[in-house]
Amino acid sequence: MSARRGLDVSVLRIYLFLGFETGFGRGQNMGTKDKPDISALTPAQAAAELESLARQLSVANEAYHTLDAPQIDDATYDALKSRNALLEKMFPDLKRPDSPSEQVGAPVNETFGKVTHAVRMMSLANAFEDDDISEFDERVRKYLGLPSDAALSFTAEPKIDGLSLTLRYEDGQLTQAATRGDGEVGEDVTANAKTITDVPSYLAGMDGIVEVRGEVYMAHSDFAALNARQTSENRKPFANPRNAAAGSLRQLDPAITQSRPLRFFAYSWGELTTPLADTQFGAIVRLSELGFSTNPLTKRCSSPAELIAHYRSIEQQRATLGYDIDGVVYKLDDLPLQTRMGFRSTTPRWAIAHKFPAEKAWTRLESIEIQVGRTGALSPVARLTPVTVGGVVVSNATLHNEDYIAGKDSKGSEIRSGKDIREGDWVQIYRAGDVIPKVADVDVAKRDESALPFEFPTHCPDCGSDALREPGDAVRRCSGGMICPAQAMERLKHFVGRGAFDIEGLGARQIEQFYVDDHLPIHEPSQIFTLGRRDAGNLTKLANREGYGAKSAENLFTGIEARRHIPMRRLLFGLGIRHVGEAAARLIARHYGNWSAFVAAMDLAALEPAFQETATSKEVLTKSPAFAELLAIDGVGAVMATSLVAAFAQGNERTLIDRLCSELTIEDEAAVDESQSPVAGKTVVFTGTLEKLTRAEAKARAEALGAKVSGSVSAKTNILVAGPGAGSKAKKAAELGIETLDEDGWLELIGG
DNA sequence: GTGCCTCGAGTTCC
DNA sequence: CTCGAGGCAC
Repeated sequence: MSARRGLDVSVLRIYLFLGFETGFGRGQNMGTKDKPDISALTPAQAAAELESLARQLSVANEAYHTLDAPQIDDATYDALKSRNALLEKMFPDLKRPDSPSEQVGAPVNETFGKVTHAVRMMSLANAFEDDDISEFDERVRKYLGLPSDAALSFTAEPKIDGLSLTLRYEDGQLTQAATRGDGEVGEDVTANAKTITDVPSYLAGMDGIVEVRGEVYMAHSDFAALNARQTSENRKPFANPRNAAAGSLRQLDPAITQSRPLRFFAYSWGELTTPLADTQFGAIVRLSELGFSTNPLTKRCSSPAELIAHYRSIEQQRATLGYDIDGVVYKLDDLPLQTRMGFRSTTPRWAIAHKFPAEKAWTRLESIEIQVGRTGALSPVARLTPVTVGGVVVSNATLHNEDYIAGKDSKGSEIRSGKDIREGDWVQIYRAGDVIPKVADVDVAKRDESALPFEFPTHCPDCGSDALREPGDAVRRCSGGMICPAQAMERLKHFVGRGAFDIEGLGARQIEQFYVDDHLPIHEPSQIFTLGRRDAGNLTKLANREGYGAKSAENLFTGIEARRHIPMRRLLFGLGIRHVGEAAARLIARHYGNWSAFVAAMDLAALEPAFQETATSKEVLTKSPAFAELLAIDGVGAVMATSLVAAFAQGNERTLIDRLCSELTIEDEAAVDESQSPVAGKTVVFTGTLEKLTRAEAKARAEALGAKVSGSVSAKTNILVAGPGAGSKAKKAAELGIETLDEDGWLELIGG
């Protein structure tokens, strides 16, 4: 949407924007400000502008991928590239060797090497209320099977607002430093980390691997001095210490990092040849002995009450600490117990971050806009007069749905004391979880007398179809389905997204362009794979298009071809069927194994009277064999099953799917690799009393090894683990001839 | 039927 | 990151 409309206006905006923000683009471009008439440019002017554009785009590219630089919106970026392409067309001789048109988008951090973490860098679950802390304590006890009066210690330490860094030492020598990245893969910043004085380059007497983790941050005083320097050197000051630290660590030239006053607190570790200690607190002490800075406010506490008391104490000292913190982290002190508890998908079970109340700011709500999502959901978004909240400029805030605007939550109870939100209102904004901007409060006294309650649209703003709300559903949805352009485009974006087809060179921005392209349109997924054929017979080839060069066009086609072979689960997820996400797609693909078997099953199910009567009760569906197979998959229920079958029933959507599949080679889903663990793919039932593990623990471990844990014994059960006191289940297992183990036998099988 | 827990969907800013 | 919905265990 952003690009092809109104080039003139956009270009005008760029010059104002970039000229102001970066100090670039002033002077030589002023002549083009009113109306950039290219034919009137002299070659010298054009060359100067091309040079300027190359610089601006390189700044923009960098800004897009680093946290410290100013932000440039997509429309501006697109317009910059268009202007560049236009100039290059008019003055081909002046095309620069570093021409921005030779690159599609920005190179993804090509400048830093990637590092795959030996041990994943997790994030933390959050808590906001005191009650959450007692609940955390209870959860830990329950998981470990400890009575509520058993002694249990936790550590409490300030949560530093910086960026996490992991330092790898081999035989005492610092060999690698990496940022967190997505937790799996980070960036190699070794040279930069070595310039930080708090980071020891050698650890005496530490043979083998020692991986120390902690937070890089900038103290308030250093930040103020740095910003003074930035200003005096005519550079843009940093918005906050966190951004300054992030920007400083990610400098290409280590000499610049060295000149920046970065500090480091160690608080955790990754891979270790030998353990540091047997408690969290002990490990911190050990890290301090090894020469690391550790936070002096780290304390061992023996009850939730003591944790909260320490939280209050830290909160009171917050302003005088000299560095930014955004909460207090609690960790289970006993390390063997930490190991027993393990991890959820992205967070450890044995730690929690108690966050300080979010910063809030008042601003004006200029308008309410309705966005249409891929499932047709109409989502209201508040356009705000930009305001700084917690060091970041916020100009949009989510309004969830029509009830939220009206002052009610999903259960019908009041939020914001029942105050509704109207266009023009003064609203208080906070960033939930320090990220998502939301409306905390409305100042009704300041409301204009003529302001009317917001009328939520009953029709799709994009295609005009009825927007309907199912009973009991919080969202209103466009009923246009396949005919709604907004939905179609969002579905395409989902299709090329991560976890689905993930096509290199074809992201959301490119989808928006191709969607409105007259010569090479992409309106449905199959057209992505016919793009190459269509381009071949096209006079206005992609390679000659604005924003593309021969090389970038070729790269795009290579990216598309690479995905013509696609794993079944990616295809299933990419189709964007309601209720079928990444996890469900994987489960289903794994169950059916190959695409034709799956589609045959869907066809069969669509013929079932139970489906044609649109009955969705599980009881009715389970009676039909075709549905029974779907519903037998762990994690698939009646809603998901009907949604799937409906998508594959003959009709427009199915035609689209078939057209797509005819372009693809769909890879069968490999059965669970049973060689990796002795219980992979097996169904296990636990019964009786377990003495060495709790139920939750046993289940989590078995699942981690690829087993499915069930509650009752059936013909599908492979292994029964029976502790003392096992009754009917053991008997039934014996009758069915199922392998039965005691707890020790089980532990032996899975290797401890 | 109720209460967890996980997943899906939507959103913002970088 | 959060909320709601779906799935499942109790």
